[in-house]
Amino acid sequence: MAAEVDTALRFSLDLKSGVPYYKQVILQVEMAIVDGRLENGDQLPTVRSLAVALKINPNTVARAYNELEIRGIVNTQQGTGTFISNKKIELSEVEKERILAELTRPYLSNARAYGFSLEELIKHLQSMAG
Amino acid sequence: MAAEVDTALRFSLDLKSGVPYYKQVILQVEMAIVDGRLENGDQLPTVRSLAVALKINPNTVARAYNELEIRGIVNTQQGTGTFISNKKIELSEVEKERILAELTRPYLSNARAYGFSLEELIKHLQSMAG
DNA sequence: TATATTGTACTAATACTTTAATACAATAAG
DNA sequence: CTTATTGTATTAAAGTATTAGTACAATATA
Repeated sequence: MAAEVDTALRFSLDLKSGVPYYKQVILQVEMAIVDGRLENGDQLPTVRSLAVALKINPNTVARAYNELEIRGIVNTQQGTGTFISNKKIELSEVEKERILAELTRPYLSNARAYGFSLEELIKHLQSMAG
Repeated sequence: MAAEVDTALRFSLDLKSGVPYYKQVILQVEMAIVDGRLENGDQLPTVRSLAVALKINPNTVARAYNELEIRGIVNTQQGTGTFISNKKIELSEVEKERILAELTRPYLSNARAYGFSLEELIKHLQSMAG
């Protein structure tokens, strides 16, 4: 960790992690939503203020915000700011299926390579989730 | 789709998908494991034969096999070939449990982050495993 | 041992990704 | 209307990823 934002959001960048700055920003917005620091309608730090605070270029923040907008997580309006999207995001069934397949495929192939049976996996899943 | 392997595995590359060739190879090995076309101990196509069949460089196939080896999915030995790893016999029950937990934990947390329920995961696992 | 078969190492060309410098454009506030 | 505030577009530099050409090394087998 190195650069930190002096705000309730406490955004920060790990300069040595190798993770691109814009991806770190995306991740931190997502985490802030998950743990309630950001709610529907809340304004995010402005592109400039976050760029200054994190000591990176405004375009890098803007890129993060753009990706979040594409994912439907935020709404952006020039001159006004960037806000947590009010509408509830519903993934289409096709998108859900694709994501689920991408998550499950490597899990299943790894587990199979280790010799675990489907029954073992399901049993383990239930014990971890329950 | 364009280049296809004339084998039971039916590996093929989508040349226009933008997905790197070596990643497509990894994906197809994983899928072959998942649906049972490859089992523990089975030999994969040799680096050269798959490279010729897919009309790509041997190094590209080798890179895919290397990543699969790092993930513990295959074992490679020069002069012999590349095989689906059969770790089952080498692992103690305690080790198996630990590995299963390490495989399952990130899968479960990722899937939960996307909002998938345990029931959805199990249903999907069963459909993928056939 | 000789030879074929298997994976590996090194290098370079090309494309893509990431970030920043700088200037621009839309909206809000006075 | 003027000015401050907000996001956007263009371009370029630097790094990283991807792939192939070529030569090498380990193992199996006759």
